[in-house]
Amino acid sequence: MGKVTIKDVARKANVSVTTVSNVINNSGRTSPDTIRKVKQVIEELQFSPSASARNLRDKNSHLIAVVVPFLEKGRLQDNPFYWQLVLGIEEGARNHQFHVILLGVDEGESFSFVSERHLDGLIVVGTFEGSPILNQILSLDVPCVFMDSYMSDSSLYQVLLDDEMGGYLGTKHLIGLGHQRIALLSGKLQQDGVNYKRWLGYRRALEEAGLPYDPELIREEPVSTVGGYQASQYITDPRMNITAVFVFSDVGAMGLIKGLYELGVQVPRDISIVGFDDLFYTDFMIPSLTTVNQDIIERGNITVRLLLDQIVGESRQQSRKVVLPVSLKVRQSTAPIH
Amino acid sequence: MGKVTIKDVARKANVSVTTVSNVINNSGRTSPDTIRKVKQVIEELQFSPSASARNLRDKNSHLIAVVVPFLEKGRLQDNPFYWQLVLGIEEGARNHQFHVILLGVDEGESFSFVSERHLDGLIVVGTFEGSPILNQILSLDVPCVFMDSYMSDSSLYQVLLDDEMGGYLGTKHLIGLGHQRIALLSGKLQQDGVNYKRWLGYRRALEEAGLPYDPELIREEPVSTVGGYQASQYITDPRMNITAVFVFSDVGAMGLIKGLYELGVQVPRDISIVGFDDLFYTDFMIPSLTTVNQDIIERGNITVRLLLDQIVGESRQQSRKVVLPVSLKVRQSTAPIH
DNA sequence: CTTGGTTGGTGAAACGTTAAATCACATATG
DNA sequence: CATATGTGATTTAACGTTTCACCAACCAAG
Repeated sequence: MGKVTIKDVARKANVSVTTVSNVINNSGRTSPDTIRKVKQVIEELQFSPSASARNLRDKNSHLIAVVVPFLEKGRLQDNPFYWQLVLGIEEGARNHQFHVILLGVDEGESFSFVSERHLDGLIVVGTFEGSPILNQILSLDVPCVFMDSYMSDSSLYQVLLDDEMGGYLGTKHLIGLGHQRIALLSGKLQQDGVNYKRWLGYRRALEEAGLPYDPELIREEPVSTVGGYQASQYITDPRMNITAVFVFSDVGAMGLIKGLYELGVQVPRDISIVGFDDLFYTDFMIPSLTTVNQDIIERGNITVRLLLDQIVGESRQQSRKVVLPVSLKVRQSTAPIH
Repeated sequence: MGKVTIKDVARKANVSVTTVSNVINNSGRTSPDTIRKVKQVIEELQFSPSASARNLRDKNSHLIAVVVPFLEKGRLQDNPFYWQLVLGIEEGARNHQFHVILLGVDEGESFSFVSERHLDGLIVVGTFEGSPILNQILSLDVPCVFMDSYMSDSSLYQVLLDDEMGGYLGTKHLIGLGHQRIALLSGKLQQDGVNYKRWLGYRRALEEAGLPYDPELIREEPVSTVGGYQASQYITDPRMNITAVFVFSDVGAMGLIKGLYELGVQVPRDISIVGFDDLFYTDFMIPSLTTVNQDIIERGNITVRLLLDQIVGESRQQSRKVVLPVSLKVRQSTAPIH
């Protein structure tokens, strides 16, 4: 019943444990004959080497963690974005014999598990410069890739979206349709956060078109489903004269459209809506959602590759900061102003 | 920079490593004075014990895995259900000092990592009796909890939904509204799968109401977004006379409603729709979706508790099979027949 | 004064692996 | 023939814990 160890293999194959080890890690020091014999026994005994023992010896775990701060209660579970992302990460990791451990962390929580478990790397989602969590993580001295967090420190590995361009494209599209009073459901405009960058793109598009920037049009409430839903009140305020809304998340856009619907406002006839993320269901909304596109799965893949480059050290010395392109998927939630 | 070990603590505190170990695991063999002293040093040195070393010695890892078979390509990423579930599991595990590793497995894949990593337990989602994956898992002899898989072997731990009741409630609701030709987008009716049970509930409701069962009304295509979307063709076939559809997943319902919408069929005026799962966005669909409710997060919590009971052995000897109740959330996608 | 128990502590082995150092032997080189 | 070169295997130590067996000191009881 006891697990079969490398010793058992050695004994049965009439060689030393080292030889077995060498065969396993094909170090090239072994004669073809012996290799065959050992492999044969390994097969028979169904031997698989203990990760703990290896970890102990090599001080690594072939384990990476995805760290997701519980920023706002409920924000996580309401956003399939993270799920798609994590799947992409898992896929990428698996291809390189790494496993992924999922970690929700609260504000005050300690990161002791990182050294306890000898985690080989961290993928940190959605933190920001100056965050207490960030400082803790940096002090850990473990390979990291930050996702969706603009860090000025260029020694940090980062995977970002071209958020500015996303903001620009969405806005430009609306402008092209004749809209002039374009509201923003931006979420908190954290300096150098993703929303901030998108906001910059929004401004650039306005400027380019010679349209005025009106701060009254910017709403920083959270871009969750309910957040979007509640914003409908403000958006339809007749004094605001809003004809289009750019929501910086698809879930928020969904909530908003619902809110508008209940108020008898039609999309896109009365108000055009642009979202952000291109979640799997945007095509199936009514109306389907015009949104800024990103391949989330692919993004997870790239992130994990960047992390593993650090870990296994074959840094292809691409830049440490990867900015992925975005594109606009035009669907039915936007229409020319009438 | 080398990690600080138990030896360092021992040296600095002028005691043996054994004593330090005893303090850490408060084994009660140590005098208050010594305890204080050692704890002090641990604090100073920021010592945290190596998980690998412990695992190696104790043959456990405080690690559980969530195993999600990649049944159909894309099925996973398109369903936020899994995300909510995994979050619930992670939350539950964290409360008990366990970590969760996420594992997508393909059909032919080996489960060697289970013994390699000394995983303490597995949560297996959506397999079924007779599945090759299942057989592999069972041969591993590791604590498991199966989710959404009806297993006749009563020695297995299972967490299920009252699927039959769900099917019954949804159908009854529709019948109560006057519908008689109720179609089913059921997904594959695998014997003893969740869909099968729901189907049983459907039949019971029909029977109770004295309505005939018409196999033509049952569609077994996959209940993904696209699956639902494509089904709209069949559903609207005038010869079928369908006035209501019960879709066994919310994502499928979303697709179907979209398909119907494009065909000019209005929900619920022309056709009533009932979904299943109560995903986070059902309230924000247009129309909002009547669906069978389950608290997914809570479900994850319960599952992990059942697993940990096995692992730490304090089996409160509740039954090994937990069936969670469902309820019907009536929203706007269902209406009386006119 | 011996015996025996309790209290607080230590030393050493073991968990399963890998890498560095070593060794035995055969073949090639001067 | 003696010495170098190489090949393929082995021995041993180390990774950081925990536990088992042991020990010293003290106190109580016979």
